[in-house]
Amino acid sequence: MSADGAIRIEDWTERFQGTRALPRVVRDRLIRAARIVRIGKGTQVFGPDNVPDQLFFLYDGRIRVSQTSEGGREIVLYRVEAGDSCVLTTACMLAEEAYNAEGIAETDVTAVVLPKPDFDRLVAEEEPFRKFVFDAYSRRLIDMLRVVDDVAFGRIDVRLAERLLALAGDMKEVAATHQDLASELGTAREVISRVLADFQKRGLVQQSRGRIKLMDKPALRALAESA
Amino acid sequence: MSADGAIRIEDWTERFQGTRALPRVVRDRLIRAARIVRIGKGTQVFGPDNVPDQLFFLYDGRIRVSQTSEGGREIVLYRVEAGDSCVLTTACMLAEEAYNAEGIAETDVTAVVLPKPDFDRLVAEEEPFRKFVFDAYSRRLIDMLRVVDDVAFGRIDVRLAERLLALAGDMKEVAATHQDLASELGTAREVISRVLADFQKRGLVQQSRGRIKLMDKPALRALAESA
DNA sequence: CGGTGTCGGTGACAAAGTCACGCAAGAGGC
DNA sequence: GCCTCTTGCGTGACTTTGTCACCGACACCG
Repeated sequence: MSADGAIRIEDWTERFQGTRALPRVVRDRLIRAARIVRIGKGTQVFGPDNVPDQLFFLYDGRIRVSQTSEGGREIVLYRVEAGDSCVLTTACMLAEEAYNAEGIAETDVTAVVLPKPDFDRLVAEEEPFRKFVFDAYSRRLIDMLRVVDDVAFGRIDVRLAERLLALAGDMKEVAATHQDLASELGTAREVISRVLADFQKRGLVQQSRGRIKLMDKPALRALAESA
Repeated sequence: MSADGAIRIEDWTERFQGTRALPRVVRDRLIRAARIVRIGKGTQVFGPDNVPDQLFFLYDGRIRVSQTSEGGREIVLYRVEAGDSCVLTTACMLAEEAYNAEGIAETDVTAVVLPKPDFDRLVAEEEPFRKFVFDAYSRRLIDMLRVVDDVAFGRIDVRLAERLLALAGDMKEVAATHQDLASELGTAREVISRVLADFQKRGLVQQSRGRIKLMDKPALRALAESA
């Protein structure tokens, strides 16, 4: 990282669907206009009291977007992965209504920050970029549909099985406290404790402090898909 | 309605934020490109098996966008009012993933239908229109945040009070069955029955078959805001 | 080795959703 | 009018989920 907090990355425009397809001239202009920032793990990227006036494109890392209730309970809405843009920030900028979603860097994050005027110009002039942005919006809307469906109609044991598998990926262990998992699903810690105790009794998982070993992924998958 | 199903309305471009500000030439071009359709109350405007390849702008009427679970339970996500565009259709068009939201005409509806190529051109060339579309997307995203918050963290008595007031508007009566209200909130009929019975015992409402008279709006409002 | 904060377990209760049933208020036919 | 059929609603018993209060266990740190 250089003194002014900026980092040079040879050609980040290669990284994004929306910029890869642009003419060389435009890409060079973009590289000049944008700043690259690193954000430490755990930092709030945006939130009700932290409305950015720029657009974020995630070069590397992962951002967790979640919502917190008045009562302090939390639910994860979706995650923004590398190569994607964080459209909720644009929505935030336009929103006059109150909302309480926030984005937290779940890993160390490298992001491309584009000032709004440049963003506007790009959306106006470049078809591929426009498509990229609309795509991102649509994807988020669809994500939200899924969340609503899960929360309104889903059973927590099913949702927990699903989420454990997702969080584990290829690993066979998930490093998360019961509270973390409760925040994922928008429920209470005790509920997670009960369900996990049940999973353990059934031989699906093996618990230790702060970590859950998935002993029988096929069975978990079966449960997750019994929606 | 003329023979081909088209209707002429002097100048619908006056009706929308996004078109009102456009130069006369563009508006005239639009009027030529767009069709105007009437949709009967109760008709499905879009849905999983009915993905339109055009864009909808609601000239008059109201569209209810809801989601149905596998188990057949339903929840209302938001309503599209006159002067607004229905962005979920654009999201639908791009979505590869499955979703199960649908839009139903809640009243007789008059809509302006714009073929996608014309829409794309308009978004590309006209700043006010672009702003209008992004605004619409943002508004929906924010709406969805609200829905998630309500469903995940809200109490049904509070949500029901809220919804009754919203549905009543200036009227003092709501024409809806318990099942209708359950579908509004994504819950079960019996739950609504119980809560309404309680409301009635407390003198907040007066029930008769298919209609609910709001006897004490201030008290309902107090309850609704005690979130 | 004890202190301190975090993590998890538990039991009792409240709220919400499910299931099964039955009654009653209209709507329409006779 | 009276019968019947549909649809809306009421109810009780039970399951699932969320809340509350509290406590013990573990890890980390001086």
